[in-house]
Amino acid sequence: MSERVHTLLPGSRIWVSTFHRFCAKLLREHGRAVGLNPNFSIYDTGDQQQLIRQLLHDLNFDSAHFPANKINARISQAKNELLSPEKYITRYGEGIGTHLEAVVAKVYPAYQKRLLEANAVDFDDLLVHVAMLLAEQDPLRVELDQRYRFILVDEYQDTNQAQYQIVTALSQIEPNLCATGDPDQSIYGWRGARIENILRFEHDFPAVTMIRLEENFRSTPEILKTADRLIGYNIHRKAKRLKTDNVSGEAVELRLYRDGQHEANSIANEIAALIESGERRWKDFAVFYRVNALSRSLETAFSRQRIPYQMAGGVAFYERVEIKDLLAYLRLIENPQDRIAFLRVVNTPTRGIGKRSLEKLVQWADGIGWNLIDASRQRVPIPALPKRAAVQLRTFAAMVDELSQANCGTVEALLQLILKRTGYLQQLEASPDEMDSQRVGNIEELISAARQYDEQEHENDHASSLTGFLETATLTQDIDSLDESTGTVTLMTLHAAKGLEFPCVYLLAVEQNILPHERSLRQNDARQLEEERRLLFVGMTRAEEKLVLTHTVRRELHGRSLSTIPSVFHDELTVELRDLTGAEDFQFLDSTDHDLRFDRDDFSNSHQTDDEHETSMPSVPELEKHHADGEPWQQRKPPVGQTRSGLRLTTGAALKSGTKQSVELQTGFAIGMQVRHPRYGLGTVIETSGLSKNRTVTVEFAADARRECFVAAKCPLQPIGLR
DNA sequence: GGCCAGTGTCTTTTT
DNA sequence: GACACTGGCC
Repeated sequence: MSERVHTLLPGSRIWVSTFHRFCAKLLREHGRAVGLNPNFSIYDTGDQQQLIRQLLHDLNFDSAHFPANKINARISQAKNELLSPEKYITRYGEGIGTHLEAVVAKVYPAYQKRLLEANAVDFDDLLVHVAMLLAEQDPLRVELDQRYRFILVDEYQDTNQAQYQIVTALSQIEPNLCATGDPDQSIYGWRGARIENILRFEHDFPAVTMIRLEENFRSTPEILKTADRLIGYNIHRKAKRLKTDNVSGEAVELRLYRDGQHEANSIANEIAALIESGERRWKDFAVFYRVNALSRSLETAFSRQRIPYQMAGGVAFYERVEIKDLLAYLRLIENPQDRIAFLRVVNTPTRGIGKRSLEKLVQWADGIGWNLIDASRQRVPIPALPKRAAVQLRTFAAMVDELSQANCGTVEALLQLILKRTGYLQQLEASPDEMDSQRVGNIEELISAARQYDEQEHENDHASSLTGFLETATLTQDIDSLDESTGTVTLMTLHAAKGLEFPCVYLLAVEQNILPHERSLRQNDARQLEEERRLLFVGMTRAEEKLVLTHTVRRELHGRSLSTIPSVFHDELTVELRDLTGAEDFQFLDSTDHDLRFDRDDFSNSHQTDDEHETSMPSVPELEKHHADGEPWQQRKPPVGQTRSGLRLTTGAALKSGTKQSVELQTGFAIGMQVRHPRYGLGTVIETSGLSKNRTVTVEFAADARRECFVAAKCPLQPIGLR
């Protein structure tokens, strides 16, 4: 967004940022009024829950009965509604609300107090503090109102109460406010977003000019029509019709696969085929899913097929243990009051400072109001603290002091020093665990992120500030790191997809309990179901030319494989049905063990009889209905023979596009192939046997010559080339 | 008192 | 399947 704006208006003084970043910046300048020093820490969800867990312990609440994540959600909800701890107590205190609310009424004030003592804020606080500042400090409000003369809020339908107040407060004297948004794309209700904000905009700002953007320049009429029809099933909605003059394209497909593997492999094959035929480029493709857990099978299939992909979200980079550990060191250096950071790293890597010792330290430090690092440094004996632990604490404090003094150059240099002085890297490098060598890789990535940050700050004539780097690390969503230019397939959740567009979109698992998600069905709340429908709508309208929705007969999730139920949304779509459950999954039908090359025509012929193995062909969900408006469904149940043509069209696309000259296909495992296993590391395939789903592969691992046999279809082995 | 392995629980979406 | 918590061992 920022790049686009600055390209359109070079040299203009426009600041583009998220609400959270904007607020963080304001608080660095003006936070003292709410008790924050400029070097405050920003706590992420993990930090928040850690703090809440400590509080539950201190307040003698059973953390099994009152889980930290639930309490955290309640506190966050309260903050989104600008409900202060005091107001919360009045509303839900003892004897008024539920048991959980009574606990929250105790934890919330303590939580807020602890945050302030640690000179820290959580995500919600960034907004809440600023909203309060603007409400209570009129001179500041006036100053900022005049500073930001023109404000544009994108995706206004996703603003919450706090954001609404901030925007309004900054648009009094200079009421030059422009909001863009679409109520049909409101997908953040669960985190406090209020559609009303956009619906009542005209009321809030009576001098408004409303511009309706009903013409769509992105999608084909086919895509638009089915999306438009779907969203029409939402009752709580301002009716509108989407139109386009774009040329007609392919029909939207709804495909049925056997299971997630089949689905992932087939999509991977199809993409590979479309690339090979020269029709498409990698970056034309995106795959969306409702929950991050669904990305796994795709990742496996894509790596096997050597399809370059980038993923937004997932196990977010900055949430990995090793990254969080190192960031905690940085945080502690920057903000010695940061208790959560201290407790995270004081015994990482282990230094013989255990839980009991830390309890004593905390007790003593709290008694005299010191922060933990100062308490560790001092030499007066702490009651009941073993001498050994006291010595270790002092050593740790001295090390942190030394590191703090080194905090005057680049962030990269500081990180390098931390790695060296703490022995963190050494410990990982010494470990035989493959996971740990991946961690080393992640750390290298962090270092290069730090280097980039340093360079950027240098270019802008700023000194590298640790605060700035930490802020970037905490507030950068993974989607920001997606690179449009890299030419890779993009994988992401439906939420992350908002605002983007791709020529070809695959939207996975349109199944009951996934989309709509089971949690939205639990309370039988029509509004929650409508949000799920909007989510599907958002996903579909990202597609420019080709849109494929999928579902499967069985779905493996949470470690279990269950029969699926077609999504309630199936009946609301105008799509072409395609049952691919009988299609061969040629992923594991590589030719001979020693030769990866094969002739694709031979291949296709030799397996045409394999259909017999497919005993039960699941019936296509009954979709042959007619909508009330009499519009005929384009959906049709394929006659038996059509399954095969389905094969030819999908997996067959790969066959068709294959030229006579054999092409090296990296789909199967062959003897001599080098592979990588997440746990055992590098190895060589020494044996394969069985066919299709039963195919097994035996690997000898380099590290300890151990031999393991895997089911090819299920194992996380990744081919890394032939020896 | 600390460390590690094994067990049990919960499992959406994001800043 | 990831992570917090418990219990046994050093």
